[in-house]
This record gives sequence, structure tokens and C-alpha cells, in this order.
Amino acid sequence: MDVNQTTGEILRESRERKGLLLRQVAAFLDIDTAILSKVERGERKATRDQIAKLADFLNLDKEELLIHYLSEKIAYELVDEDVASQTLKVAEERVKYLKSHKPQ
Amino acid sequence: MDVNQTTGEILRESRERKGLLLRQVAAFLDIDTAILSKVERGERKATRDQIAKLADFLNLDKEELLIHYLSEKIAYELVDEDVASQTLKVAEERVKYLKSHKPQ
DNA sequence: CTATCTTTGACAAAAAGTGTCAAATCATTT
DNA sequence: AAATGATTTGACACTTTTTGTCAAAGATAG
Repeated sequence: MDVNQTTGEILRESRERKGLLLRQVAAFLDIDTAILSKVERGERKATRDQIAKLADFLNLDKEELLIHYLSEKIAYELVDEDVASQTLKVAEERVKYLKSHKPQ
Repeated sequence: MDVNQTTGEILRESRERKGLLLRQVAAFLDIDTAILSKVERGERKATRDQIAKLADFLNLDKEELLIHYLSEKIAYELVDEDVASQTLKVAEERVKYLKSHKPQ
């Protein structure tokens, strides 16, 4: 998995390499093929649950796919901001702080 | 501004230091005081536009406040993920990539 | 006690997210 | 070229989230 690939590209490649049809994968996710088609082409975002199911069905590393998916979502949120990189650095500090001060 | 302060805390402190009422600041933002009260106490998130207006009205560094606000939003989105830190690192790479391959 | 300021919670409107369906397009086979 | 099957497209509907108002309750100061 290349970090600068889209999640959709990964999903499509993986599905095609296994010779699976949209219909088959979509059935497993319990959604219409239309949505999966859009997800693979980046026209829609998958949900978190769908990503987990896709990793199962396509035999992809669950954690790796999740990181891919989440980071794409965040990069997309920030890409138009001048301060994107600085924001991500500060966000890292915040996450560290929050994790260490977590209730429980 | 401390990185681990909430945006709401910054806004409240700044407003109070200037002796302004919720009513006055809310009027400038064109919203009900109820919302601003909730924003300051972290019960609601401000919108991006409101952050910009608040920086103006409260004479805060616009960029700094924006980074503060955006990073808080992102940290909040990820804090429950095991893979939060890894995700942020990958997101940084993605942002760099997207910015360098931007249309125009 | 009376003003005024802030907080709270119920509610409403608008926007975003998630999905279906049917028709159109594309590719392959006969 | 027609038929079949896969994918794409776009209109639509439903649900959830976001963003706000309003009025009543709570807190604080004079």
C-alpha cells in the first residue's frame, strides 16, 4: 500500500486482483453496488464500518487500511488550509496530551 | 496561547480580559448568546467563519487561533483511535503530496 | 429584591451523510 | 449487430448531524 494512493484505488485493485465483482463485495457490505462503485472511484467516502468489513473480505491488513482511510479523510479536510502542516503537528501534541490525560 | 488549552478557554479568557459581555460578542457574530456560551464551555464547536470573526473582534492572531481550532477538531476526531498518531503522520505526508500536486 | 448576565434544554431548520433505484454506458461474447 | 452482464450515473428519499432560536432557570452584583 502506497501512502499516496487513494483508499478507493486500493480497494478497487484489491477487488480486481481477486476477480471479484462489485456485486459480490457490495452484497457482503449490504449496500448497493452503486455506492461501492462510487467509493472505489473516490466519489463517496466509505463509512468506518465498511472499511473494517472490506479489510476482512478483501483480506487486507485492517489497521493499515484504517490508517489509510482516516489519514485520507483528514488530509482532505485540511488540504485547502494554508496552515495544514502546522495544524497536524499541533494535533499530534494534542492527541498525546489527551491520551495521557484520558478518563480511566 | 497554550497548545493544550481548549479553544473555548482561549475565547472566554480573552473576552473577559477585555470586559466584554457574551451579548456583545455574540451580536458581532450574529448568533444567540446561548451558542457562544456553549462554544466557550466546549459544549459546541464554533464554525470556521466564527473563529475568523472572533479573532478580529477579540484582536487575536488569526492564524494562531485557526491552527488552535483546527487541531482541536482533528485531535477530537482521532482521540479514540488506537492509530491516532500514525494516522496524523501519514496525513502529513498526504498533505505535502496533495499540495505539491495541486491543480493550478 | 431587582437588574443583568449566563446557562440550560427543548425545539426547528438547514446541511451533510448514507442509501435505493432505474436508466445509461461500457465491454465482451455470440 | 444483438444480447448479456458489469459498472456508472443521477435523481431521489431517509436519517443524522450541525447550527441556530427561544424561553425559562440559575447565578451574581448593586
